[in-house]
Amino acid sequence: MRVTTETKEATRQAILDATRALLRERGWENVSTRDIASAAGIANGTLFNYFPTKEAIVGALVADVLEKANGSLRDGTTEEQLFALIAAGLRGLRAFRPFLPYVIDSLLAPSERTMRDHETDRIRDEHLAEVERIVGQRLSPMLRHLYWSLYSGVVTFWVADQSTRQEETLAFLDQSTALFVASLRTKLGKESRK
Amino acid sequence: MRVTTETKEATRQAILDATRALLRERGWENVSTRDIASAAGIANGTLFNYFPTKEAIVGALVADVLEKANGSLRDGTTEEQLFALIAAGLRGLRAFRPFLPYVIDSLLAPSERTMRDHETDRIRDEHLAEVERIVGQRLSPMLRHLYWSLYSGVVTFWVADQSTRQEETLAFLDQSTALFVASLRTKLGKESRK
DNA sequence: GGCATATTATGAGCACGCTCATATTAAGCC
DNA sequence: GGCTTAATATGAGCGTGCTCATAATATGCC
Repeated sequence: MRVTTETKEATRQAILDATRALLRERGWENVSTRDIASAAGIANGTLFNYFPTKEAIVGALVADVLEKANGSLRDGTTEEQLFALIAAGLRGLRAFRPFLPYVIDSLLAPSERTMRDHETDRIRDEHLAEVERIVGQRLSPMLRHLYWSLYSGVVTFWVADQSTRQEETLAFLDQSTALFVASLRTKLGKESRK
Repeated sequence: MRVTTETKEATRQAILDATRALLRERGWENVSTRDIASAAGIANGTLFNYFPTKEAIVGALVADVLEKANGSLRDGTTEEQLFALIAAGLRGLRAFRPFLPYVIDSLLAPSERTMRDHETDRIRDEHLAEVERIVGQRLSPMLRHLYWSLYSGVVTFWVADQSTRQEETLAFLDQSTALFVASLRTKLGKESRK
């Protein structure tokens, strides 16, 4: 047996699986934490030993998906790599799209805002680390914020995009990455290069 | 007496005044809708005859403030006018800053997300109308979304800005407006010009 | 004023996310 | 196995935002 009983990890997975399944079939508002707990075979209170908030559960699911998008294109121009990174992330999130609007804000916002859930910081930091790898330089706090604003913009655009194959989103994404790369070449970008 | 009893407007104002006062002294999380209702001298249920959600009350306060920022600078370059518009808005929001993080998302998001509160659309549409006036052209949906992403970025940056006189925010704002104006001159910008 | 009808106010009640004192179980040691 | 102690599970209970059947009140007409 492991250091802590390995049922611990199994329970965590049961929660994630139950959440994924329930959300897909019934949406965010029609699934309560009690529903998730009982589907995972635990008491309601136990759920909160594993995740601090309902949103944090989805946060873990999203973090998983986004992590897989990292390094999806290892050559090409900076623009192309950024484009590929984000497009791959969105592709992975497709199944979450119907209920993503309900959690997107808490996922994209810094944790100081929810003041409980630090998972959101992990998602952001890991994504930004990948971006820094692609652009080949460390980003100033301002550039990080700028990138995240544009990235949030793309995600919220995508969430509402009704066009059949999300061409609108891809066009917007193209514009946004170009804009970010362009701003790397301004004063602000130069400053953060070591 | 007016068409509808004029106490109606008085009640609305009482709610807004009570909300403003309570939030300033006790913050978002320590003020319940029951608190607001009783401070305004009405029953809890009555509150929801006037505003659909707790956030919507703050939305009305914010809308008031932002409206006053419109047309604050009527000459100067496009960049300068945009800068002035946004800076004036932030100045007006100063008193709200401590609790703004709790509502900012629901204010900046399109109403489809909250699915109840259309006040947020009004704020966005009025602000964008002013932006269109300044840049002297109608904006395509994509450019509107791009502007709003950047604007949201500035606001969330400002909310977290610890620098003494918000110089960081002003620098970021400068960068953001420049970026937006630059993107007006690209293909995307040209397309939306009539 | 008196009656009928439309508006607005009311607060008990609902389901929710989340907490916390207590009960249950597992781990470590002899 | 028995005993002790630390980790985990439990679910009653809290306060919340919000709803809705009902009560109170205002309006329009005679």
